[in-house]
Amino acid sequence: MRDVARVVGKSPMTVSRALRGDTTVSAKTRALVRECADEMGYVYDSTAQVFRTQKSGFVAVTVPSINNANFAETFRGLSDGLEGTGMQLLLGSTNYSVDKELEIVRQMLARNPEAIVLTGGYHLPQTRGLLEKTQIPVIEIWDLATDPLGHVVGFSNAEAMSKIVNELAQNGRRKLAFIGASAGSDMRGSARRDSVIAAAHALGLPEVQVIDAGAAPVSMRHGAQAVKDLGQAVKGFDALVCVSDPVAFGALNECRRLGISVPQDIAITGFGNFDVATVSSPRITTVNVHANEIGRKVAGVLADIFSGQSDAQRIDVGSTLVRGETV
Amino acid sequence: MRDVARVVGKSPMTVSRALRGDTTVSAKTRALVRECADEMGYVYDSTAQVFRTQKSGFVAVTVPSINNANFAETFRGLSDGLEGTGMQLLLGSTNYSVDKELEIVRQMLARNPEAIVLTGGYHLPQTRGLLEKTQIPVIEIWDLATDPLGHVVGFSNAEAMSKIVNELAQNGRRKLAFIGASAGSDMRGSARRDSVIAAAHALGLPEVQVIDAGAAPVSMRHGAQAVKDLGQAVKGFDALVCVSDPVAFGALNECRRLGISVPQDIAITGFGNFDVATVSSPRITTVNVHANEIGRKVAGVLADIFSGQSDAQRIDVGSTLVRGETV
DNA sequence: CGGTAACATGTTATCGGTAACAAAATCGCT
DNA sequence: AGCGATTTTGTTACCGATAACATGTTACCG
Repeated sequence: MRDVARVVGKSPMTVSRALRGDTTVSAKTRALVRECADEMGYVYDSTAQVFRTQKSGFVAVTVPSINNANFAETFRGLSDGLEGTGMQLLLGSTNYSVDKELEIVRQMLARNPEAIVLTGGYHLPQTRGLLEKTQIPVIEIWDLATDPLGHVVGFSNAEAMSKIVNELAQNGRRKLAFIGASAGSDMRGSARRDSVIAAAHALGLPEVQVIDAGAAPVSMRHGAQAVKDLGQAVKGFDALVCVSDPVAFGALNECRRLGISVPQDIAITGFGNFDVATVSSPRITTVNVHANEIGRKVAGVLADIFSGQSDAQRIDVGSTLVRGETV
Repeated sequence: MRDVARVVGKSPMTVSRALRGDTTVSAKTRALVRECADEMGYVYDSTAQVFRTQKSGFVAVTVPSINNANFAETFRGLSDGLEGTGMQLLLGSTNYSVDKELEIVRQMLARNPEAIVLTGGYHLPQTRGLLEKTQIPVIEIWDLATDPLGHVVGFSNAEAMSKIVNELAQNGRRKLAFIGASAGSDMRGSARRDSVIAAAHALGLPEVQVIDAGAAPVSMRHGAQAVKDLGQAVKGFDALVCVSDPVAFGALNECRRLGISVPQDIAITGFGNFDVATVSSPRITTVNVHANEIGRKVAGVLADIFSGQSDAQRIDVGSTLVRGETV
């Protein structure tokens, strides 16, 4: 830039302004600078700009796993919604671990993002500390955090699960079992478990049996294994409430293998409205949590933030019961 | 960093060295600095580092769609393989459009990545131009490009498809139809189509009928629609070779609806070994293209590049036929 | 105990832009 | 011409880490 300035006979500052199209520089000078810079093969260094202005043009996003259709869909919604704003997404996977999350958040903050989007509302105290210390806006998504760090966009696990439990109760199911990841290994799953217990209690159903399917992330295999471990004891339940659709699918298959028919002998429900719920036969009754909409709403919140609005938003995208053939 | 230095009673330089794990700093001091920095909630500013060292620590990655289990899996493999190298991934989705790809590549190059990974081997001439102009290493993945820009990691569509076609031929199937996206809208799909035609030709089978399922990305819906459009004409074929598992699943369901039994009346094959292939019943015969391994191999290539090796690599991860119950 | 190798830490200048402020040039008007 | 208002350009001091070089400190030797 100094070289260009020397050639056009102006100061570097003027060149800087000219290249950014600042109108306080006379049109003539601007044109001259542009032309000269082009001719000299000058390449603008955005790294220096980021450094000096402390504006990175980055939005950091963490997800538990990118290899999960729902999180991927949220990411896509966000990505689409941010198109044309010049913002770039910095993606990190926590693999459902709060320790990994801390590490990733630290790495991301080091890049000076202008906002950070975290999937999930539970974090290590250290992570919270880091985020509180930085002045950048924080958006927690998916779970409607009760004690949010800033903005929140998501749905209520309690509400979603109560829809499931109500649906089961209305179909005469009373003895429920919940199949999910081990307590402590998946906060999102734990919230769902507690929600099921609460919803069942509220409807006066007998106590919900909690079945541990192993450490998160739990998938088809775990759902199948959980049912296999139960064996014929499965028949003691009216319904298997699963933490996610893949788990439900695994459970469904294993039931079939054991000669237990669904939904005649037992009901099975999933969570998340994954493809597998629609594709399986019978189709699995589940809840759609509007993953894409979460992403798009987050983009909206970010747009508000960047245009100067600072009051914390709380957006509930709700959830929708999807009736399949397993209840 | 200055603040941390003040607290530990050392110079900023020592802190800088300690945080980077430089062994010229005594182990005691290093531990002290680390602990202190942690406690103070200090966040390392990589922007400044990037600026000073002129090394961004970024690897740019483009995928057609992150909402595709296979691409997501590749990304994850790459992400895992790069763990601990300090490299961060900059992800961009092209939505299967070469125009979008150009835009994204341009945006990414502005961030001075140290390498760029492109899914697919076909690009706009302008994109090629940009990439050739920059000095950074380019890795093309998934398709084994015939005219690569640099390194290549992937599998051969021709080889994979010939496995499918051989399997069909060995089961006595002769009249094949290929269901895929419209020509021109998906280069990867086109390669598969051509491969099927070539493989059938090589085995002396009758000409393959190509069925257009619409613009990419094609999914279950498209597979079902294609079969619906054919109606009873489907019976004129021995096998439906689909461009992907979701398309195959859609086709399978529609066949069932039309009262055509699979595999008795007709065979159906997919591509990619998606969950849906395993989950469907009957399970779909497909090809595993080792998406995760592609990602991990790419990480290996990057490691080689960063350690100074510069000769272009070409890694074929191969493909594996997965026998289901639809042939 | 002096001397030197090996190790540990400090100093200085700098990467390439730009915010904030200062100053000069131009303009319009009496 | 003289003056304030407006437009255009310049000056200075950084942003935060680190390469290169300089210096201090310990350990071990004869």
